[in-house]
Amino acid sequence: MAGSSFVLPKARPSGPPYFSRNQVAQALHQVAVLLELQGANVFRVRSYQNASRMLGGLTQDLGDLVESGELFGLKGIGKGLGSALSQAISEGIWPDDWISLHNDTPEGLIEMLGIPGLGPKRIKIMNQELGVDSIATLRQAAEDDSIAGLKGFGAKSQQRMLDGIELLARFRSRRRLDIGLKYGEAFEQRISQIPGVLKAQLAGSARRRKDTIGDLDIVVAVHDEDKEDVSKAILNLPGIADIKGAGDSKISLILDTSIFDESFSIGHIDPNVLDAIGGDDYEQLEAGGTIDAQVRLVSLEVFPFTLAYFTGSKEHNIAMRQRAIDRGLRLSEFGLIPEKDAGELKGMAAAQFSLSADDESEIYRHLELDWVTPELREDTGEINAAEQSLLPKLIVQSDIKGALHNHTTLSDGEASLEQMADAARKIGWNWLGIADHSPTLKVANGASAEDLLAQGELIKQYNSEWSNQGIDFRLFHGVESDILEGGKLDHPDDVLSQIDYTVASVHAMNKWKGRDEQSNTEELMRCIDHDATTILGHPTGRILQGRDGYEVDMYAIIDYMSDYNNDGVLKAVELNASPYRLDLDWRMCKYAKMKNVPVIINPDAHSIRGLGDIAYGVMAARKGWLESSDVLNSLSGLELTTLLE
DNA sequence: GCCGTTTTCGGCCCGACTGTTTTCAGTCG
Repeated sequence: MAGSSFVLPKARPSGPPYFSRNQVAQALHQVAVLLELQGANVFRVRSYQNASRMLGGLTQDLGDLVESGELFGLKGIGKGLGSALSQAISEGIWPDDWISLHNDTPEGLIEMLGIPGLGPKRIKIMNQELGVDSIATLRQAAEDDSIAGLKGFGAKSQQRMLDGIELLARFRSRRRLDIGLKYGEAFEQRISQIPGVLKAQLAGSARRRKDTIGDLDIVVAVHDEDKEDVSKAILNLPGIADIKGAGDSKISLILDTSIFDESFSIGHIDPNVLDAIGGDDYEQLEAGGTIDAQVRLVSLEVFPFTLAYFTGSKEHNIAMRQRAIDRGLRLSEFGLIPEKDAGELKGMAAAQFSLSADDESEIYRHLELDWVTPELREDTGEINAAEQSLLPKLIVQSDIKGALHNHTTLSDGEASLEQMADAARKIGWNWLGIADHSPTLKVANGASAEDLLAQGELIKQYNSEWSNQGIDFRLFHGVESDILEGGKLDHPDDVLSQIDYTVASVHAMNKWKGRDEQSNTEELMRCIDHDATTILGHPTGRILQGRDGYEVDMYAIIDYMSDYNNDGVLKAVELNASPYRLDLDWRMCKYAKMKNVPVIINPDAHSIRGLGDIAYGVMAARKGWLESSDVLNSLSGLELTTLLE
């Protein structure tokens, strides 16, 4: 978690419940990490991790679960965790042993876990034997050559640690989806062109369209006799900064920007966003950036199994494997093998008995499941849905007919109203909403009420011209209003009533980040209460790899908006499509859908090129289980006109 | 630490690669 330090969450001032779901999940995760560093039983560690993930994915109120005792009925919560969490939630006190774990573990040990190839066991040994308790002291010990002498260590591991420290300093561990996809697609392309390669496909979190990506996984199908040549060819591709390991079936390496045919460019970045991700240094950092990649070479028959396996997620795979076991089958990256045939055989040796599968969908069919699209493979209910043929028919980009949050030169956009409209028509949209910044946001050249209303006149003019020419395209006129003190909007009511809609967004991040969850949640609710508020813009204010959002109970916000919608009053939540934001988070999209709150995918475009970010919004929406009927973007211009009236 | 309707004890997903070993532990995905 970027920006958040490794301490137990503080209890709310008023309760119960004294802790939110996220706080409890975070605490459990921390304890799991600390236990690992203590050398605790791995299964005990896993139970904390499982509980963290399970609770993080819940939607119910934790206070209710404790009060009713249902907490103990949850899978993964037994006597120990159940009573520890009950006490924490109802009294605001974490268990003593959790507190001691934090107190007794130097923060530096946790940082050291970020070094590639270094895990809890060896960190513990170095701590005990050499007193190493931070990255700095580790570097010192390695440079003094004192690590190589430890039992189980050697010169190579010592050097790897030094390299790892270097790497960690060179770049943060995860990359945004847009950057990861750029590397991944370029690498996939280059591998595909190597003679002897039958297929090459990007797997891993990039294929699952996670908002950030740890490393790239590429699965390559080759005939056995070509394996060696293909492997050599891959190692000689341009863009390989370092080779971490290379075996018969697996190559592990680090890519840099020389993998791209053209020079690396990140394009225009909104100045506010740029500030959060490191200011002027960012582009230089990105241009000198790297990404880890793993390549697996397999035969054509095994390819679908390996692709499924390395697409993950880990949690989805575990659930699939368990499902296979329940049916007397053993699922691995090499096949789906009947237990009775496999016997003692392992890995490739057992694969000869595998049920056949020409593609992934046949693997799912063998397990009596519909094929699950990669975006949904997070073990958040997709297996149940696939079993009952209830998987959603996910939105695709061609469902998008327009978007409502875009800027022009009236505030801080680079293109005029006319240029933005032309661009929207060119990409096949039927409508476009313009929502320039409001006066308070001076850094973004927020427009006055007078200028805003003048823009409205121009929009009317364009709309009637298109209508007269029989062109099915229209502009909607909105504003992106800052949310001011007390949840107030940034224009008087009589101005807001003259435009089509208002996107209400938080921009005063320092102030909002300085307040607690409850205050922020209430302030947002007051803003939602305003008649003019139609859309809640970038709801948490997070910048991926830049800053966490402000504290807010997004479940409560969605619930609140849900009540309005159920009463026939439109209150939509934005999925900001900028790859720097992807805010609403995909996990919450599913909740919004369940609560009947419409989502609007908005590129928040500040230029013509910015409209293209809609693609990342669609990816996130798909990951959040959304169908075309769940988003306002799929409405026709006429339908939206009626809805906004 | 959790789980279980053949179980209250003995499991808990599984394989590749690396560096250290002389048969394996640690790490990763």
